[in-house]
Amino acid sequence: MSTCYQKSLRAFLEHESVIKTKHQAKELHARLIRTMAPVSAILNSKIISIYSNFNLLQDSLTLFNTIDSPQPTKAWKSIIKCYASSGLFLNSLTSFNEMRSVGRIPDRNVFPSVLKSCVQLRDLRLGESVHGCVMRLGLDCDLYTGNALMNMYAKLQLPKAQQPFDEFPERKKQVGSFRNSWMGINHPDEVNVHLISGVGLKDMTEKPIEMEALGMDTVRKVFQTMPIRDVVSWNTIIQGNVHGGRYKEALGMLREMGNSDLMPDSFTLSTVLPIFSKYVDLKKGKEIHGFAIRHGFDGDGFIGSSLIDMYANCTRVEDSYKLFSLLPQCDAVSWNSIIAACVQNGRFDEGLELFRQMLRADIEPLGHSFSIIMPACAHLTTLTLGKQLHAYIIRTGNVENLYVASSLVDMYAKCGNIKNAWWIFDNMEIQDSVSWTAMIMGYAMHGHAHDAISLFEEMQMAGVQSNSVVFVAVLTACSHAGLVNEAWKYFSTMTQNHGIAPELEHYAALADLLGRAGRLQEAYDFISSMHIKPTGSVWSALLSACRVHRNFEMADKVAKEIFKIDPEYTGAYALLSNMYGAAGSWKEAQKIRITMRRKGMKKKPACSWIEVKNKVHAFVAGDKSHSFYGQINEALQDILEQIENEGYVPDTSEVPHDVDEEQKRYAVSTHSERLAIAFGIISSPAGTTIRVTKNLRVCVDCHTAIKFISRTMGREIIVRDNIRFHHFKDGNCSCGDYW
DNA sequence: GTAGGGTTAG
Repeated sequence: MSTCYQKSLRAFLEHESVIKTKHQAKELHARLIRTMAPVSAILNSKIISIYSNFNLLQDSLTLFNTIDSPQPTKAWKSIIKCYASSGLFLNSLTSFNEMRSVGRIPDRNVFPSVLKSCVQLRDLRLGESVHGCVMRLGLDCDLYTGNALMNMYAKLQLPKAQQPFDEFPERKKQVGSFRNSWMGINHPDEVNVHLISGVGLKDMTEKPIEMEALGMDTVRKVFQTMPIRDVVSWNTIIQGNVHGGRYKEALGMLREMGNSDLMPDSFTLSTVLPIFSKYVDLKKGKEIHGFAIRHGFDGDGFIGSSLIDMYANCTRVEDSYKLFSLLPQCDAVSWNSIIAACVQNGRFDEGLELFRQMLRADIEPLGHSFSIIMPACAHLTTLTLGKQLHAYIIRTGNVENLYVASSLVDMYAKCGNIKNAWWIFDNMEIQDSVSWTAMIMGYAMHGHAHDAISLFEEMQMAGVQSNSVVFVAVLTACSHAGLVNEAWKYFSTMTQNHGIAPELEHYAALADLLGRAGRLQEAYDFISSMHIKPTGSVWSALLSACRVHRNFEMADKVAKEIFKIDPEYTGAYALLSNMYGAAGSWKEAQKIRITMRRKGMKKKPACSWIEVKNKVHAFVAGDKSHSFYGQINEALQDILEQIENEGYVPDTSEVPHDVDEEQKRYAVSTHSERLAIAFGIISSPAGTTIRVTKNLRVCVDCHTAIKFISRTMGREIIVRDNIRFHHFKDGNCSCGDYW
């Protein structure tokens, strides 16, 4: 081998960046072995460095182990970095530890990797020790190290729920044992970092809320002491504020960043976009969009999905679609964004269709994807589809994911399968307030008020913080079972013991309960004394109670209140007109209907749907459009005849039309839920449970008829109306006729 | 060394 060749080898090694591929790296190594045996530790370290830059962990390690100890600092640094970028964070930190124990001094290049490992392992105390080490070595002035430190504090001092890697509980165990060994070694360079953050560790674990603010304080302190800052520094501190929900501070930093002559980059933009999404500030969001286009960032996938999300949050789903179609390439996250855009705007069918398209495009769904799509199944009551997705979730190993599991609990509960909901809930490794709420709400909707309440008590015993949503669930449970005293108790507990201000939903639930219990005046006074202005829908809970209890005087009073607040509230007009119609006050009913027509209001058509053979079939009252209408109608007439023989007498008292009895009977007999049930009966094997969903309340006559059908046809029939579930079995309904 | 999407109510 010529000296010339050796020279070129040396040249390569001195300029590592000349090596462009893994292949070149290996070739270089091979030549080195052939020409220069034995290779010096320094040269081997250079090769390790090259290998580690290509993330060739095994090659780096093999070579590292051939070097007689003590290995050079450069070799250690490469190994630490390579471990960290291969996701082996624990090994990375162990190596860092070993490196120091053999007396090698870490330098500025190694700390970013080490701090990254602390973040990934979610170990704040370890991170603080590393910070101490940084300070001791006087490296806290280093730009990269400073940025990494800020990132570490910003990430690790968020509330637990927002921290990354919740899904790896086994990591926590590893960290625990590792930390013990780590803490046992008292390096001289481990200064007490609490002097910097100004808070003791004990306080940090015991006061989670303050901890968050103090964490940001530490980030700011690091930021302020940095002699030089670049875009990354600004992005990191802005990001920290955004994740902590301090949007004003984040936007303030953004402005300051501009003042210091630094241009926002794509990171900055996609970090601040969620703020405008949360604020539903379309104008500002569009400004960012414009800025992105002008600076050529609009093809960026990160910005793309933030924009899709922002437009969707401002209910501009069409704009979300447009952005999605313009993205140069779509990954799972962009798909998730557009699917969420649909689902969160009530476009469930489109969401499901997009999900299918995503699978067809060979994009593997992630845990996120399932928790986004599951509410669509829950809303549409597509139990079969939900089960298929559940199976898919198990296959893809996402069943442990907290969000996914909670969405499954909700889906099963909303699809009428409360047993499966409980099974999922009960088997969850950890449950958060959302999981508990989904389960409590599930029981509430199914009329199992006592299960709901005891579950709520259990949740509190488990130390899970209550929030306003879980109280909506508890009050709903009381409401569906007529538990007036319990409801009052929880309402006052919520405000007095938990310091949660009642919101419209809480008022509505209680007003509904009082109304249905016949305590109309009490409900009226309650709504009148609300500390926030009641909306039409709060009053309308009382209005429908007036209808049930046939109290016209109160109904008029309530209707006036509603029209004062919201003259366009269609529901109230419809309710009132039905009420008068049913009572035979045709003139009054007519007057209201004329008003509605003049205002261009349309009653929401009653609609029921049923899933048969993985397809959803929808029916509206008197609907003849279904391709099997002939058979459905025949079956329905047949069923009616049978149940009349069993003693069913049609109750037409709620029919709000001025027509003769025969026509009234016909009207109730073709209500949408009956069509759906009849279709379910003829298209499923005998004995199968029938599940029907309706967008409005079940009428009294249908409720009676379905009870008969369940006995006569020997079917369990589960009907979800717009407020709750009715389980019809053997001639009874789970609601005990109270709904 | 910095970035995107999620579950419960209405």
